[in-house]
Amino acid sequence: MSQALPTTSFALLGLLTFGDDLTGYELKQRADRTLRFYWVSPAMSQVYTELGRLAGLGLVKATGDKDGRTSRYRITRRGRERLRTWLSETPAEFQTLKHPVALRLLIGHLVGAEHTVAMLDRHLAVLAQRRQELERVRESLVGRDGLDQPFGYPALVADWGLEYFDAERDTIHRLRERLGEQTQ
Amino acid sequence: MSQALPTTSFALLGLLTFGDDLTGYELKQRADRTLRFYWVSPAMSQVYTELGRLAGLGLVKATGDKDGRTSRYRITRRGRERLRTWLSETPAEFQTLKHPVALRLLIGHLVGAEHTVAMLDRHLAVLAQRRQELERVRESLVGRDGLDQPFGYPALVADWGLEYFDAERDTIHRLRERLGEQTQ
DNA sequence: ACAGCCATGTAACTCGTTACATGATTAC
DNA sequence: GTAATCATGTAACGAGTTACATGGCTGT
Repeated sequence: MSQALPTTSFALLGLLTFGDDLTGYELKQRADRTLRFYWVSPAMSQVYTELGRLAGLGLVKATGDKDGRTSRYRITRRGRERLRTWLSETPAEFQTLKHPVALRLLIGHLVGAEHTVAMLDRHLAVLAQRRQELERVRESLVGRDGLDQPFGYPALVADWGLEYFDAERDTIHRLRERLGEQTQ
Repeated sequence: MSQALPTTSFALLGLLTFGDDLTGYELKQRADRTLRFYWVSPAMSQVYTELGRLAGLGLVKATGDKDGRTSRYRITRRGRERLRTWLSETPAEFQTLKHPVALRLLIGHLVGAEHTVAMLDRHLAVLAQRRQELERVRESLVGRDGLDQPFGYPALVADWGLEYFDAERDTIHRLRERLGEQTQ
């Protein structure tokens, strides 16, 4: 009965619960806008592979577009049920953070404080960029972000992401200070 | 010249730069204490595989223990050089966060606010646990955590981690409030 | 005409995991 | 004696990536 699926399958399936049918290509775009910030945005090729698997399991079905070339995917009643079961019967795992900057900071003694501060500064710049990207996503939800509206929950997640970026920025500033004292 | 290595190789190599030689088993333990919080702690089997590869490249060398059965690994001069080059010549990638709770929150509309609040509460409990584990690690560094001391940089990373956990706790509390209004 | 985007898919490969196998040493 | 921990390794597998291949449609 319902063999295990990787979390990414549920993630993609979840992106199909917002009331519209998507092509593989569009699904990838939606993943790039949302999933990317707190999961992964799977490669194009994997999106198609995953859609094939989900279709095979009857969790989505292809609704051939008029033109026939491209097909859109719609979540089935069974797919929705499967998602609901996953949500309510399996405990959420703890997050995994793969943070190259933290990893490099750990061995900062190999290159010294000055070099490490420079790395943190570069990271702050990238962080600001990412924050702006997410900010744009968040703005696009304004007006549809009530909890009774389709994008209420996505809005919560986006706000979470923004606070995460802000907190990291503040923390890095403090680390930078501590390292700076060393440099002078 | 020096083919690409996965980041995890550099991570393990980096754990050998703190002045002691470790067995594969001990290396795994160190990874569990530190790496785990902002990278991954590789499986035991992968630690041995990785040590084999690093030894093959001359980046670590096995210093056979007296008894002969177990061997300790020491980073070589070349290994140190390789790490330094990696730090200074390749830009740090942006972090990847795989956050099942955020993912589930995204599709909270499938199960409703009440169920979602319960999930956040469970997450807060786990978060507190993890924080405590990291706190213990941090405490074990006290006294050796000056920036001129061997564990100065690891201490910075641990403090970063603690602030990250605290910030997430605060954010979740706010999300919980917003969802709570809905529930009443 | 050409660039860029829309659209789909296969093949080869790497990373990393779990399962399995083995055996010594230490603590109770 | 027996359970837990120390210690090392192989094999099978899965998830996900990059590279490759193909072709239509749209705007300039």
